[in-house]
Amino acid sequence: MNILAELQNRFRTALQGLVDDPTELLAMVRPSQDPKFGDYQANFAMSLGKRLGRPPRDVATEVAARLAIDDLCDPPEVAGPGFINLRLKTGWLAGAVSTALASERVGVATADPPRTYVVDYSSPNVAKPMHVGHIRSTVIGDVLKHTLRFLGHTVISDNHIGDWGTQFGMIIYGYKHFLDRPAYESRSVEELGRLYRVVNRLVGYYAAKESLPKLREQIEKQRAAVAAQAQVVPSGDKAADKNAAKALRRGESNLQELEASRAALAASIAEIDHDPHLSKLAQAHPDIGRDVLAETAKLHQGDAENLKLWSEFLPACLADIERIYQRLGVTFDVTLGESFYHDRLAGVVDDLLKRKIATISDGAVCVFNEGQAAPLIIRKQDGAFLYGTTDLATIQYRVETWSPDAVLYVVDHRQGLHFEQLFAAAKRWKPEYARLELQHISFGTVLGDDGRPFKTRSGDTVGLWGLLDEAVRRAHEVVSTGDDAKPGGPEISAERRQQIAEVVGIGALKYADLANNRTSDYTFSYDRMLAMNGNTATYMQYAYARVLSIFARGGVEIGALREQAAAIELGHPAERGLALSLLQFSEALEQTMAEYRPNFLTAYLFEVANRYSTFFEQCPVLKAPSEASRTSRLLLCDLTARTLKQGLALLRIDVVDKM
RNA sequence: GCGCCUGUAGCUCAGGGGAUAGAGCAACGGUUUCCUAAACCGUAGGUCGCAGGUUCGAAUCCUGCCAGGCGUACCA
Repeated sequence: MNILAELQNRFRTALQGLVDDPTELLAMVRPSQDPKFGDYQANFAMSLGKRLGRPPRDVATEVAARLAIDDLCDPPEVAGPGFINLRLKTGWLAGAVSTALASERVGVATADPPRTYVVDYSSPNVAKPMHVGHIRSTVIGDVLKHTLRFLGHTVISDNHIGDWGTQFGMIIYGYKHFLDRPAYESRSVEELGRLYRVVNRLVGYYAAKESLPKLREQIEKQRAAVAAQAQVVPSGDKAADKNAAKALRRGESNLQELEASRAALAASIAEIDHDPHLSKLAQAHPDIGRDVLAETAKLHQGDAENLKLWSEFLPACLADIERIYQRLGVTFDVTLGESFYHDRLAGVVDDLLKRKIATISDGAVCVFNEGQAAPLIIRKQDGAFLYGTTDLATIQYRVETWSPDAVLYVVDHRQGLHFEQLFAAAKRWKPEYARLELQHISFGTVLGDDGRPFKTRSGDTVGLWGLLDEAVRRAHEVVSTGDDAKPGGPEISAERRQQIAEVVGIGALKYADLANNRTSDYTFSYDRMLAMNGNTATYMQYAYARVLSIFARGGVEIGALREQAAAIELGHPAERGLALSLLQFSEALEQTMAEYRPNFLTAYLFEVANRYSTFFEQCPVLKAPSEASRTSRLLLCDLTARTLKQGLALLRIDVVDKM
């Protein structure tokens, strides 16, 4: 049941004859912000009155009179300049609660028509351990997948892993030169990770050394420019002087940035120079940058040795990321990485050239799209393919294989331009791609307390496994402290505490990410995410556990009670408020998927949990004033628990029966 | 330079044409003979970056400016 959609239908009928297309007006029917204006309100009479040249209140009164709605609502009220306020009949709400209780899907309608979605998310480079930067894509993508599926759509989740890039060239180079054989045989993943880090640092060392003089030159130039700008004598022309001052400020801040990157480069060079072991390795491998690229190229050209090494490394790398996914409860329908598309790349480039969509510019094959400053490059001067090539081949494969209506790419906002170019190129490529909904589901960066991208104190990226451990460790502390403080003494075994901590810790981490508007950056904080009240997973899980506690305490067989289909009573405002919220689940999910924004769902669940807490305080359940009231309240508890559990399940967060 | 994003309470963030701008944290004050006080109820706290404009109505849309982040032809 979607109440809002039903009300909009009624208004659509009522508006017939008054306007040709009421769609725009119906978007102005919405839940009321303040209960004193009813449960829902229609705000279109003001603009409609204007359009018809009639007083808005007259229009509102006329529409309200035409509205056939007395099965659902009390008589509509026209208020203020022409708001139409609607209050649902409490008896109708009670009936709707009964219907939702009897439904497996807690009253959520399925989408009509269902569509087919490919959701592309997580997509780490498998040659290195997953880090904090992968969390948002993985968590958000997984929610979109499960929510779309719950709404009745067909969804294919695809982990488009990086399994074919320079990182593997690095590991291959490391394997050939720096391998610790015993370590590789006992703990291959760790050893491959070490090889990657060593080679990466050495490559970075030489790259830094090479770019340092250029950077110094740039700094000198910038310094001179700033000095010149500072010499400019005020002309007396206000606008010109303001611009000059602005240019000076900008120049100075550019200079500062350049200085900072120079310092960072110098520091990373010094680090290796001062490390006897690494500096020796660096001296022994002066051409490591070029050689790594050569190993990568050999792999791509089908070199037998490198291909063999690659296929030996890959399972270990996959097992490593799989460990994380298992802990997070994330699964993919397919995992088709870059290597999977390797054979198609040349064909893609040829086809685009043949169709004259791609052209050769400076020796590179490019797709120039109208209105875009830079082209999508699909083959480099040296003949190598790029990720744009792979992305086009991937679209081709997905259309051939699943004929989706939409493909969602859950990727951070810095790749916005790439997707703009990619989508434009794809839509020009073949007519059937023009009809495809291609969406970049963009999200912001995870920041630390300092407002900079989240790093460890020493400046390294934060590994995802350690991040999960820390969240769980802190959750364990909270769970233990809480249980120890229970009036009757601790109730939960050590083993069970650990299980609860895992659920609470991981849930907190996921929820904190999802509750933020995905388009903005978000500031990471263990303390905030694990807070027991406020908009956190823990608060939701707690509300759920309290429901189950009532059932346990009262020896209630809730399944049997549900079968009886007893009447629902909503006499108390807290009962009515809770019931209304519970019935808005469908609306919340629809709103969430309309913009692919999980924070609408978290906001909804927070409201349900809040209203449940109020209900819990004000309406005794086991000691309700009458048997009928007790039954009705138990059923409200039941629907609350099931709605919270279902909503959290869509967010990929578990619940526990005791905490 | 150009493009995209952001600027809302002390802090972290919702809301993105509709009535008096919300929540949590932090602060202050209340509530436990009662189903989990990991809770609830209340008080205080705001030129919605600034200036114009559009509109019956602007935090929300448009223009300009200020501040920050990110991106910007052969990495992904």
